Amino acid sequence: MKPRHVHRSEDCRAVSEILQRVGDKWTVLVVGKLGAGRMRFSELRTAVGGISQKMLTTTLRGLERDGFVTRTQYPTIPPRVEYELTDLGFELLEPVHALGEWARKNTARVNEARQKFDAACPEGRSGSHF
Amino acid sequence: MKPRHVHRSEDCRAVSEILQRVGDKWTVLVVGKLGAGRMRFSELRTAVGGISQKMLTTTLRGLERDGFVTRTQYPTIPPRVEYELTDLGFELLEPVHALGEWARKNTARVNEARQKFDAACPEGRSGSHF
DNA sequence: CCGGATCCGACAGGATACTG
DNA sequence: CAGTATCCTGTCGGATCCGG
Repeated sequence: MKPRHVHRSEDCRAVSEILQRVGDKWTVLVVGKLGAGRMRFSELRTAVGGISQKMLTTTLRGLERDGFVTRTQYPTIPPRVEYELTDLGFELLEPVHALGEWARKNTARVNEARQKFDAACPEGRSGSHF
Repeated sequence: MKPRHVHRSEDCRAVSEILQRVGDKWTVLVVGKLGAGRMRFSELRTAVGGISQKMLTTTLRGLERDGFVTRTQYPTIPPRVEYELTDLGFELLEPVHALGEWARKNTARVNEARQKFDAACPEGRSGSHF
């Protein structure tokens, strides 16, 4: 476990910012689904599941703003809007997938530690409530 | 850019959860600093910079709960508490660093896209606000 | 020195109703 | 079908005071 020289503070800030950007409730889910190919709004909505149209719109706006997805609107009746990952979006997907792999492999360990901590905590330090 | 078969929904959820876990304002900063070695509370506080003691405490509690750091308390006067990354914490650091590298390389592109979008947006679709 | 308790503002995000 | 506007809630995060 080498110390591997520490990054500078500004870099950490950058990490933190991108993490907060991507770390909201729906962004990665949407990007993940979009990774399979271009989709239209409702398609995406049902694919993700459990997301409100407001949040889907908000999320997609943000992703569009940051250049992760493109929005293509067909002026037909009824309207048809399709979203697609940009190259930048695909590139983002890679480190996210890496983190995803980590998550798949280690959620069990995390949950284990969590249960252990929760079992030891109530009487441990914060002896409040039930 | 191969399609690389899509992951199952549950996996995406796992990614989303770990991302939300790590995606708060201070977690990665703290973990990053702790990557350099064990530190005591105030040391960490000044190292991170700009964090309130409440948030540092909260963040560390969460990290301890999930098994990412260990908390060692020396019953001296004045009290001395040290925090150190666990193996799990170090392992988490790797994919996070990967994302960090991505962030360092691409924040410029994101900001560029953002400015372009913001310049085109006001008259574009949401002609609201002040 | 460490961190718990409390109050408070800001914002994320859900439900619903309405428009083109 | 896609999106906006409004309301309402819970949570995040900061400031401050207090205790061991």
